[in-house]
Amino acid sequence: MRIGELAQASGTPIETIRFYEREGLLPAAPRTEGNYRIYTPQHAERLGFIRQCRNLDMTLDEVRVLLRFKDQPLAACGEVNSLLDEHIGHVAERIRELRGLEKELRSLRAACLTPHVAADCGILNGIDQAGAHGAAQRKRRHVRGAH
Amino acid sequence: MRIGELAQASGTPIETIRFYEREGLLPAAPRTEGNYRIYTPQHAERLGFIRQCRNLDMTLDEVRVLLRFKDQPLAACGEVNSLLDEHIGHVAERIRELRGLEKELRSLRAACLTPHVAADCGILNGIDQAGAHGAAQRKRRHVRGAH
DNA sequence: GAAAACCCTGAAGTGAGTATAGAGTCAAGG
DNA sequence: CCTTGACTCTATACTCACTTCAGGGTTTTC
Ligand SMILES: [Zn+2]
Ligand SMILES: [Zn+2]
Ligand SMILES: [Zn+2]
Ligand SMILES: [Zn+2]
Repeated sequence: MRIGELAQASGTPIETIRFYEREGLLPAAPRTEGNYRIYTPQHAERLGFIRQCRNLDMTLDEVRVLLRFKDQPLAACGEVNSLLDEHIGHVAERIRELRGLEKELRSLRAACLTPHVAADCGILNGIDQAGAHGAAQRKRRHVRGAH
Repeated sequence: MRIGELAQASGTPIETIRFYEREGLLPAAPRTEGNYRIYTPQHAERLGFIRQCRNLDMTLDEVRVLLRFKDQPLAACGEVNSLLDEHIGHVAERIRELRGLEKELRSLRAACLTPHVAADCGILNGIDQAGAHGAAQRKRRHVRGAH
């Protein structure tokens, strides 16, 4: 199959497939005489695996580790288990943070129930004060935020 | 105060302060003879506001809107309220997604309780199948993920 | 007067793609 | 045979919110 067909079948944009090849997640596909990539069902399966991992919000580095095990079927899978445990931790921590955030945002929102003048807006003024009593600092994690 | 002192006082890296100036979130600071930026308490307050918004996981574009209202204290604050409502929606939606993700990851994890050979790993094989019965597709949002 | 600490600019890198531009390939219709 | 249109190719730039780096200049302190 050619790249467009694989894209269709897997629900992956063409550019993303080429990107995965550049990044070494997919092996370089063989080419036709006209320099078109051609894919086998094995390619499609591997791409499906990558996409499923991304749907589980893993980083490409995390995916790379799992692919290494797929490529070495005789290796012990202990590292797979611990990678998953860590990643579950990433997700759980992010949920905790976002819940705190949501609470803070809702109480901020309650400070301005009827619109008035910006200078007196309970939200705008509330954001100023929120910093005063020491809020949490943002950290860098890999499970994405809200936007 | 000079940039280092402002950085210290606000818990913001120096480079980030300069970045905010380039992006127009902070006004260009006046300079000393030696071309050093000098800041007033007003600058510090504005920076604190920006940082607080970032702690609430807003995008810089969302922050820009709020700053516009800070700069026009006589405007009606209705847009502030709706921006906050939308952003609360961003956060709430992301929490919902991550909860589903966590559940899926935990059930995947349960498929391999004792390590064995990669070819037989319930996790690696489970990821393959997860895609088969139609999992959720990732979307682009602004509240960051887990990593 | 020299070292240490501070500051400057401009450019490039991060992650995980997305979006162009400009060119080449291939099947079908006239 | 020629053209149209769908498909594909590479290379490059853009996204976001910074961070890091290279290569300098300034100020303070000993
Ligand atoms: Zn993770
Ligand atoms: Zn208000
Ligand atoms: Zn938002
Ligand atoms: Zn296993």
